[in-house]
Amino acid sequence: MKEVEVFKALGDEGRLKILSMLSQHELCACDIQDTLNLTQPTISHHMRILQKAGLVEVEKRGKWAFYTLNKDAFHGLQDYLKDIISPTDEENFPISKCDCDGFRK
Amino acid sequence: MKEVEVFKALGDEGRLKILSMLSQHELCACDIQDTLNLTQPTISHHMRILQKAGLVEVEKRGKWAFYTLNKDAFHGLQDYLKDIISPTDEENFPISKCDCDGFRK
DNA sequence: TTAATACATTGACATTTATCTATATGATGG
DNA sequence: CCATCATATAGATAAATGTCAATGTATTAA
Repeated sequence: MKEVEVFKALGDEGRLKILSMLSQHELCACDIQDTLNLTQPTISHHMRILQKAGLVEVEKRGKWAFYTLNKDAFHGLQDYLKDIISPTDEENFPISKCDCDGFRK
Repeated sequence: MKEVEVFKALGDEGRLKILSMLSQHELCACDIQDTLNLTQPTISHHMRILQKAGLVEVEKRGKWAFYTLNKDAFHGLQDYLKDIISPTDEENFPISKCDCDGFRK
């Protein structure tokens, strides 16, 4: 999982709304289009970005494309966030070019 | 917390690296500049975006600006992600304009 | 086979964003 | 005060992004 791609995919109001809708149950593209006020190509574009980020999966049945959340991707994201806020060791404390060290907490 | 702003702030490789550095301990801007290969104004720009998103906080001491993670913001994000992958009820099941209902799982 | 439906792709366009150089601000030390 | 250092701001520019209209593709229905 390329985290920065995932966060970019999450950085759009429409896509967040799509994910929130998918939170409930799978949906086809036309369901999404009805709710968001966007054209069909725009929805298609957003779904593609969400897929490439790994956040949703698609399954074609008949002429429809049904989208579902990929919950594993969300769990991966949660782990990533957890790592950021869980400090590890202090080994690689940076050496400053500037002489601010005495002012650190 | 405006989630879409937070995700936009996270959607940049450099800013993710900054957050990972801040994961260890507070840093002044020059520490960050030494590690990332970006000019000082660019670092300043990124720090501003991270602040506006609520992900980092700044404290000026002397002529330095010391940045720290705002862990609450990360916890809020984790909750947001958790809500997406924790389905609630099925009350608002969408009525499709298209007749794909029989094909849903 | 033909028409209609669902979705994808293409190409254009306006907006946003990341980056830089140049300059300003503000604190510190002589 | 004046020079220096750390950071912020302004302005310019190239690249990325969100959107739409037009068109293509594949599946279903008549």
